[in-house]
Amino acid sequence: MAEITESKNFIHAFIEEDIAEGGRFAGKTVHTRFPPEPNGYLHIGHCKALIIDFGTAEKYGGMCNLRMDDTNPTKEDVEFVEAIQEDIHWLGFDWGDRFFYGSDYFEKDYEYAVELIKKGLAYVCELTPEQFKEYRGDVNTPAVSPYRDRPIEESLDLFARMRAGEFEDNKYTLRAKIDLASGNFNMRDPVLYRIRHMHHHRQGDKWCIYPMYDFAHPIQDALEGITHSLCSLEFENHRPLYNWVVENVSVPCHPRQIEFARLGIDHTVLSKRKLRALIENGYVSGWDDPRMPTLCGLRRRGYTPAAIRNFCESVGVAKSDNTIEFAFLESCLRKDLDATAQRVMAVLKPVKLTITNYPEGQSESFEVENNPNNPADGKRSITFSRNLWIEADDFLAEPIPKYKRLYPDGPECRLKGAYVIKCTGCVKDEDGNVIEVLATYDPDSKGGDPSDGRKIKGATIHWVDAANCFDAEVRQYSNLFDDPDPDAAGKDYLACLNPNSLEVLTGCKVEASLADAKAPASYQFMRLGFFCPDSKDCAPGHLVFNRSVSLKDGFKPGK
RNA sequence: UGGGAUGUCGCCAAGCGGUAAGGCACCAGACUUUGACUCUGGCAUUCGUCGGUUCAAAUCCGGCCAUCCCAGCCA
Repeated sequence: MAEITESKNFIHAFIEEDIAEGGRFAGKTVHTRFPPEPNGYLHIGHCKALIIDFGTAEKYGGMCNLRMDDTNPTKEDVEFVEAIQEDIHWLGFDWGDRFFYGSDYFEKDYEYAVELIKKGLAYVCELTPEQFKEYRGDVNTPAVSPYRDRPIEESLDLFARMRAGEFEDNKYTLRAKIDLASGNFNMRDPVLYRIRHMHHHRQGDKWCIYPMYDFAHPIQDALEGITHSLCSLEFENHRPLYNWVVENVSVPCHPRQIEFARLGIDHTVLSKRKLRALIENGYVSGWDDPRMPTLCGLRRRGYTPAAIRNFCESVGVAKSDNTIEFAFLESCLRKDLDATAQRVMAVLKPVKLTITNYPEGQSESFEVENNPNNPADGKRSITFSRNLWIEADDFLAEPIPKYKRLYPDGPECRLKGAYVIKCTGCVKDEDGNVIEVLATYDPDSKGGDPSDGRKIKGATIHWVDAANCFDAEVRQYSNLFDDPDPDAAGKDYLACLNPNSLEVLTGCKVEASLADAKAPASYQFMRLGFFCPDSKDCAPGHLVFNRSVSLKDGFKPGK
């Protein structure tokens, strides 16, 4: 596992203060937890939390528990708990035998609730949901709670009957007696328990009352001996309540909640609720659709665990709202892929290239490196013949400034791994479209190096043997929303891949390919983006095929 | 307008009284059988803003402004 969290952030500073002599956890082992609610799949934002939770524990020699926060049976499902475990393992984290369910503490939660009632710190309320809202007050008006003075014995009796199933949903709630006038609404006698006659994915029909997050979470943390409960900023307002629970209930330890800013990525939806809506409304095929920012979606798109983790480790941990540029994620991917990916040549938008002085019917093969950055990856054999496919943009009938690829009477170019060629012309159809590029090759440049040692001025061009390549139709994603990249709009690419590569780089229709990521292929030909025009948090756009490196970014017209 | 937070280069982010790290992006150049990678150089006299304290402030104090979170029987 890669080393994580080598740098120090504000959470580390707090922790070091806590475990220092005289600190609140002096002499104790730092213990954290990652508590997803099993109501959806993990996305890259969760990875940041994962890194923080597991990384922090590791940094201080402690452990991190994995706990399903399943206190609300409404949306939870076993499908999700399995998927969550799988994704966490895929990323390379291991919780060992410390896997828990929040719902396994329901009995304990109940006992602590009774304890609060007995202490006069909680009471059964019978406001209807509508009334509850009316009585809530507003920023300048305190809340009203007509049942807060209900006798303890009566609350005890009602609470027991709530559990026994005597009442229908929403009839009663158990509320904490704190401060109806607090500026922090979470302290205005928050609901601790609600009645829900529902089947729970794990507890079955054992319960019909379920504890709220604010009550259950601190207890779960305390029971597991968590010292530092790390969560995102939106729970900052809940910290006083978290502390209240921990202080007023006889739990074995008093964890400290510390909040950090969640991850934001431009043009990317990172809200479980919205991602679910995309699936339900048919905009994407599922949680693992390659356009989704979920871990399984990214996996199918060719992202590696190392890249995602490095990204999450690199963005830093702070408390200011942030929006990371997608380009940074891509940078992390490229860094990993450049070191590990086995290369393959690919042509996305093909045009025929005919080597006019290469004999018809003749064929030969060349050995090329799978990964120039890692010779241990070995070589593969590719075939070469008179008819090849090259990228259409690697030829221009009329060259633009600084263009160093093929154009009539242009510079000598190298067909990667094969021969040096020189463009002699092209064939156009009646509409003036280039349908075939013509070139001659230098027989004395086998492998790509001319025997006389002359320097090749033009670029090195990728190609595939027309008689021996794999065609992969790239599935299109268009017209879902306005396409931000007019160049990619409505076009259909044909990917002709070298048959020696088992994998294909598109990852959409050819599903297996990127899932295993054995050979993310020549990533430099194609970056897949999950973009939408303006908002940083709106519906998804398209898979943008940005033929960035080899075709677009390498030169700037006019410069 | 009540409470809680945050504001340092286009995007992240260090810094915690001694005179602005690093990464991404971008620009220029070198190298190159991927116009990739790699390498070299450039990129905040300035830290939301206005004042104050100090020999010295992004760092301390006060006012102001901006943004985010909170009135689920969600998490």
